[in-house]
Amino acid sequence: MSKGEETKQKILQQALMLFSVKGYEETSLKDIATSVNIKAPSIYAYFKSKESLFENVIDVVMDEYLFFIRSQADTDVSLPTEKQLYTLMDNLNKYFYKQNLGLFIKRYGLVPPEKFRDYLLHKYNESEREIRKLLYDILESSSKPYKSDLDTVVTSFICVLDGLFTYLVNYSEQEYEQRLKAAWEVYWQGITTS
Amino acid sequence: MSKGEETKQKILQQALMLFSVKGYEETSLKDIATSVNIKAPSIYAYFKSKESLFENVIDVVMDEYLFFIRSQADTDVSLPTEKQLYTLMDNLNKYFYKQNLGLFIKRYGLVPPEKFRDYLLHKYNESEREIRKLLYDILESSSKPYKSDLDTVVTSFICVLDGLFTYLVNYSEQEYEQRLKAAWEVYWQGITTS
DNA sequence: CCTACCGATCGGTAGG
DNA sequence: CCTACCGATCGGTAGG
Repeated sequence: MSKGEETKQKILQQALMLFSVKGYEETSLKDIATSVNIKAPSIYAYFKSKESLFENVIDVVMDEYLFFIRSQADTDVSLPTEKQLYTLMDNLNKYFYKQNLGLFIKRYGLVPPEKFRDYLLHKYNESEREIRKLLYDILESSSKPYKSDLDTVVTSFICVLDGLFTYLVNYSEQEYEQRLKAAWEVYWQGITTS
Repeated sequence: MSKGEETKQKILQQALMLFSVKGYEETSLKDIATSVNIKAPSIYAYFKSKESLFENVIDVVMDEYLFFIRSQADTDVSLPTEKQLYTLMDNLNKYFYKQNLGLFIKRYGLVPPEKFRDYLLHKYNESEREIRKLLYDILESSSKPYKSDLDTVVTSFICVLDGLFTYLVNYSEQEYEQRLKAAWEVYWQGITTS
């Protein structure tokens, strides 16, 4: 990687961190530059505007997220369905707790700024579709009968996932664990015939 | 109401609207003043700073929300438990779809700005506690047996509620209705013995 | 409730 | 990648 490319990547990483923690308007180009040890105008050697930089960060975050979601397709199909579904839900949430990506997606996916609204929601919907695909794969390869039709089972899963997502950052990982446990217990009882 | 008090209320209302739609940093005092037909410095006749104005808006929003939550305690106890719980979930969400309050709570409750973080989360937790109280009241006065213990049933309800909350503004009310239907079906099946 | 005004900071450009 | 610089806008104050 060339020196210039290296700097560009550093800018993207620091911008991701600052945009996630402080927000778009609250983060100045000077903030970003300082954390990369360059001067603010130098950023324009790599990005044509603050907006453009932000859009690049969106791509980094969402591409990485989509890659992670798709990597979850490798779960062991011999495992019981419950285990597969639970692991998926937990992994998706754990992913958010581990890095700034989760905070970024929460901040800009849930309340997208006007300027980037369409772009963000498009990416956000794409990730939901990918998760739905994973769910259909798991559910269809299972012989278990479900109390509700597949669409309902899947949509409901997404809703619980989004609910847990809400607790990111505001609550400790321990509090999250408790809520996951409760939500999962009811969800699983709700879709299976006992 | 005196002329001055009237203006103060107008400022609070417009500030609520703009802070909800655009965000704290993206809303200037000039924006607020213009929409109230006064000049920006005049705001200082009523509030000592932008931060102070914002805190006042927080109080308006959360007090109104708490009042609404408590008003939900008046549901007809003779109705079946399912109906009572469903109505509560739907009413809480409908409340958000009706006014800017929902957008405000979503924006600042889910990703609170550093400066107001503690204050906002405190108010937010208070509202969750009030909702939990309503749930315990409904569940305890019911003779129905539940598959999980009360804490689990309640926490899970909150999680579904928060999931649906997530769809506010990003999705149409119709899309919300579909997701509510799916989430509710599974939730209800999950807590009751069939 | 207004006019006049302030220092600080913002995103961005020119030119190297 | 930097220095020097720009116009615009910000929250806020003085004094009425």
